[in-house]
Amino acid sequence: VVTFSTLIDGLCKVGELERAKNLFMEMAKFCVIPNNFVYNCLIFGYCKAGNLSEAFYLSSEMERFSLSPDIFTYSILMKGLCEMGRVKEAAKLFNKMTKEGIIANSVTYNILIDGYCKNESLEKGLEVCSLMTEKGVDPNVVTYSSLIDGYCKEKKMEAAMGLYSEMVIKGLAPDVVVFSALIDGHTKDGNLKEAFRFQKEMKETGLTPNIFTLNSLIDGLCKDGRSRDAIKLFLENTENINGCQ
RNA sequence: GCUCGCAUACGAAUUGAG
Repeated sequence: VVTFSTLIDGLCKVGELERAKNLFMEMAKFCVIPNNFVYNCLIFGYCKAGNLSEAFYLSSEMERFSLSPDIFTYSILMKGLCEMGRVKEAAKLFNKMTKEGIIANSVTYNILIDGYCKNESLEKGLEVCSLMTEKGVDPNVVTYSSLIDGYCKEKKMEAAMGLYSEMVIKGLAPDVVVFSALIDGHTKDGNLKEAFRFQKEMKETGLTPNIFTLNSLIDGLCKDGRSRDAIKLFLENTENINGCQ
């Protein structure tokens, strides 16, 4: 089963759903019984391809092997719904999961929070954040980066900075994603100075600028008519871009 | 038969229109 799921997972991740599904069928010929793992890989593949009906169908089909959706299955389906802008349904699914006695973990909460921030409102995201804290699940770097990015996208930089300080005070180490959200937010807010200050701060914590942070800054410089500075920045950092997608 | 291990889920940028 591990062999099959590794292969199926790989195929799903690169979007080769037909082949993944065929391999899934092949399992029976080898008398290999599918488990949650294999189903989750397939469900992930269909969600990523935007085929939610097939994903949900598979999740219901699991019971033929006396399997039932687990926390991975629910998280994957919730993420799929959020990607389609269907956060309300994701929240319903979250409740269904809880009713079935599955305890949500940080990933599950983070998916909902990110979904709310991107599709509904930051307030809802913050609500879920309080909820998770109440339930004894600690917000982590991903939680914060979703919320911070939410504020940045709305150009509410003071609020974003507030969350940034909050996480630092809590002892959570901001990673390159958090910095990237802040750098991009400040750039798009027209505050390149502050964006560069964060790039500096990021370097000081030992993190390296990557394709995301550099694109934000380069784009900001270009749109500010400072293409020479943009080129300079690019040339100074070519080694940080190598090997990135 | 039991226990354990190996494979699955969350956050950031760039891409004007026809």
